[in-house]
Amino acid sequence: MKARYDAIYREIRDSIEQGVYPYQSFLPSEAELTAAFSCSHNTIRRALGVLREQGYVQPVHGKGVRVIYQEPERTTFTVGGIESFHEADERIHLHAQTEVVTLEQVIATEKTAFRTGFEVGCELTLVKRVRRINGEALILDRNLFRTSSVPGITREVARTSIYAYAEKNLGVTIATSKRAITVERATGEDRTLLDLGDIDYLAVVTSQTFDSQGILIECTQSRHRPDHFCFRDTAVRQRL
Amino acid sequence: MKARYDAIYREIRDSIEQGVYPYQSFLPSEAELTAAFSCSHNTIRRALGVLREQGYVQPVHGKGVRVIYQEPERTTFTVGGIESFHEADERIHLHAQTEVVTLEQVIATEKTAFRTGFEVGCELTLVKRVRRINGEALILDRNLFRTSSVPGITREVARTSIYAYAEKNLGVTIATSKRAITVERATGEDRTLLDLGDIDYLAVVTSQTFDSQGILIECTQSRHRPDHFCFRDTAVRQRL
DNA sequence: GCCGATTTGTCCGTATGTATC
DNA sequence: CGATACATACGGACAAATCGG
Repeated sequence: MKARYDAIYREIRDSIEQGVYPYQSFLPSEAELTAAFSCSHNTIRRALGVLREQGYVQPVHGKGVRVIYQEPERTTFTVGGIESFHEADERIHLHAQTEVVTLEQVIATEKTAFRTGFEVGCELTLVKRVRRINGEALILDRNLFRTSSVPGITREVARTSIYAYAEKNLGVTIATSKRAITVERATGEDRTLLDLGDIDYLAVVTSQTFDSQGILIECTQSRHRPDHFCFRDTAVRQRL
Repeated sequence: MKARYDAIYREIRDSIEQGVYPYQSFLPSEAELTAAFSCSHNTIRRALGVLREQGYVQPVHGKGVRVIYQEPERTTFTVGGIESFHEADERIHLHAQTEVVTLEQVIATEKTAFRTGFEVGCELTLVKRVRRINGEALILDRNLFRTSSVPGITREVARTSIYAYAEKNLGVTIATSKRAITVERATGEDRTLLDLGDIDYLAVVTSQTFDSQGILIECTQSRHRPDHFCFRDTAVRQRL
């Protein structure tokens, strides 16, 4: 991302995370920031808009921009934003391993089309994977990729990162993801593939992913053992 | 909200929801929209930015703005955005009742301060409520309000809507909410107050709410019976 | 493969409105 | 009331991606 506002957003965000602007303090005024970054008022406002949307600041009309960021505890596996499992692994090195259970080509039936949003008859690649963290099988992922958008998925690709493969080798850009989180009773398959012990409920993240063309390229169901699941999010009620 | 871009956002959003611009179709070009709404290019872009952020459209560089909205099924109680239980009830009339279990003044101890983000010694109003839908006790809410920000909460206020009371009677504006979703084992209290049957896990939404001044005014833990819980969300990876 | 028309993406400078102090 | 600071909007310019001829 080489956009000016994005670079400014990152710089201020990093300053906040490093404690330069502590919780409840005010950022320098927009005029000062405009001078400091030698850019226009609009560009600063855009950067501030992203900071607000991401839960870092709360602009107060006529007063200033207050920091509302606090250090999160990062003990469990945290979802939020669009991030592949592999990326999350690298970010907070949880000695993770992936086992590919299934990799096959399927055709979207009426039923799966309704459930996933793909068109009937569409060629799909079904991938089923178990994620192990410190040896424990905690997550069961079931992905359906549009084969025409993400062709040539091998077991080796599935074992590392399909997202990285799609973005780097195929030039596909992941843009938007719609998700739903529910809690479901464990099935026999969950019980077989995951280390559940006496746990009989799972956190389930069901998502649709669109590329930069607005084409649905993936549907995923990610089934998590609850004791390692945490989803974080910032919502805004009042538009600025 | 009297902002121009917000009115335009709502109008286009409603058109999309009503099927004027169906899934996978393109909106009129920015130039056409600018003419249609007789406003500036920037204002249209801002409205489109909100539509994108909310998961309605995916702008495609050099091509157009593609609609990616699809009608959601709305069978279960859906969270997402900042909405009070009372508002959700009115939106999708689920014959809901609220029972106030506890209403008392407390002082933030070291432990609750750490857990909630309030300052030690801060005066708080503790509210514990059970939400019944069609007679079944499905949700247990435990709220902590900053008493100085939201004073005078009565059992009657708690039975209807504290948010409405705060916004209408006290002039407090709810602005930002940070949330975490986890799955936890049911406690004895859950079992006593909710209709759980043989269910032993709950979906738990823990949130911090800030007002338009960036002051933390509320911490809530909302414990849901899993079969009526669904959280929806749209995430964006590629900034426009 | 190149060029030009169309369309989205970024940035600037400026003006005006409104809330806070 | 005036100074400061955020909020909205306009108009213009140029860059970058797409598509058709």
